[in-house]
Amino acid sequence: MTRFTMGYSQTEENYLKAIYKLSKLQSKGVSTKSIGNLLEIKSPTVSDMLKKLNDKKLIKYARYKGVSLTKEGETVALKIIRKHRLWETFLVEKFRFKWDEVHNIAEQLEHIDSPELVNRLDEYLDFPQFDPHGDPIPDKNGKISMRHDKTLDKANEEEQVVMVGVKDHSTEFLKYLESLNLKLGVEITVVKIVEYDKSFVVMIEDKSEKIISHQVSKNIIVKKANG
Amino acid sequence: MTRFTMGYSQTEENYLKAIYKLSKLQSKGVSTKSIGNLLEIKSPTVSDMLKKLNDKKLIKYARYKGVSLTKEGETVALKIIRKHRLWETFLVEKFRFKWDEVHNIAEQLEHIDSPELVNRLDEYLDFPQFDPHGDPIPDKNGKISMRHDKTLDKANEEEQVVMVGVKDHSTEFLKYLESLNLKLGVEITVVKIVEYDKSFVVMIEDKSEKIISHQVSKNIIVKKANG
DNA sequence: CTTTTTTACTTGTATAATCTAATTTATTTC
DNA sequence: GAAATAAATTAGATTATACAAGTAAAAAAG
Repeated sequence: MTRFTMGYSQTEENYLKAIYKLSKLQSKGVSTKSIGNLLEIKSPTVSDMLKKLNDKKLIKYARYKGVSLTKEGETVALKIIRKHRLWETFLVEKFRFKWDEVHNIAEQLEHIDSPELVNRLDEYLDFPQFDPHGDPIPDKNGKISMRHDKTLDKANEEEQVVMVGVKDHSTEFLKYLESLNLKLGVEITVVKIVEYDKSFVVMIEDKSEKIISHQVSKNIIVKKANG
Repeated sequence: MTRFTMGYSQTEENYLKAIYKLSKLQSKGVSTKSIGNLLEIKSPTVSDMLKKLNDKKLIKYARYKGVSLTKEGETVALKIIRKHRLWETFLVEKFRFKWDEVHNIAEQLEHIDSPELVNRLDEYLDFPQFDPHGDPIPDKNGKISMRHDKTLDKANEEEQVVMVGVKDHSTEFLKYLESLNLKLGVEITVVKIVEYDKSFVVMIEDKSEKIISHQVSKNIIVKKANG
């Protein structure tokens, strides 16, 4: 029953997380519409909330221009993201959920308000740096290691890479990768790039050959093998 | 973001849990006032909510009389209590929280809506029957073993008992017991009952003698030793 | 540089959960 | 059983979050 004094509502937290994620996709201010799309909420509702978040100094907001997070807003967003990714890691590693099953549950768990719980969770998992989808987990101080890995579509023929993350977190995409035996850590050799549709013929762990569409290749994050 | 279709709100769940608990304390219908006291909410608010829960057929409610849970209402209440007690067990056993630190966190975790998560949690803990305070955990089907153990104040001189639970879950009480070295499973021998104030002189695990006030003895649940 | 389209804002409405103040019903006391 | 007291309800407001419909501003197209 005890409500913690100076926290933010789940709704507010979800807005901040959405703004954080959208701001990483482009350098411009985040538009009202894109927030609405992501959260499946209509624009007028978003406008109202932006005013409120602006009053609380969590975002910088000028009407008809986009919004961006303030330092404080970013701190809050990173805390939520940290919790989300730690819980996802927990669910997969300890409770043996599949990587496509954890998002909705973590979406709820991320709003649990208890700094001590987060610390214990982090410790229990031995301070993981990446979640089950390869996304970096912000540390206690909100520091997050920005990835400069490329997506598979940028690889060249005969290049050897290792899959380290995904950009699409949807159940369908994750299940599809699973069916191709594409998991984090798998070594991928680009056998051929088909010019016609930019699809990739790849060899996985030197056993099976697979065809990966351009669309799919853009959502697989890889790093150089042995690099 | 995905909201689950036919769930109940956290507020509704809290009311149902409160009504369940209060109904176990007495055989009469639960009063509006007692609910308000427990949840720290004013009576008119409670009245409104009772109408709503009655419409949803979760409680039986006749105005100016008390309320009681319907079968459905009790099922929902028991699910919440199951989750609360499983999470408390988890926090103490896996994350090494103290028994007086887990209530508020579990109060939040109990509302996470994912039947599969509850199953995995139950399994991860190896299907515990009691939580860290000795309260019985309802099983998957909502079956809860009703305790017929007595409280320490009902014990006689020279009787040997084992502490199996507490009735007061407040931080202060739990910390106080901790300071006396009184934990679940501890064997207690009643050395003497002081007639004047009904306080108990007890011997714990055949080492130290302690004085326990009547007030405290009423909040310690015990069973016969070797029984 | 005007017109069209897109995006954002304003206004008004709705629901959930809460409150205070006033009224009604039930219970207790003499 | 009537008066006093306690409890519960109704009435009227408030806050947070959401919506739809209409208007205004900015961007894109011509």
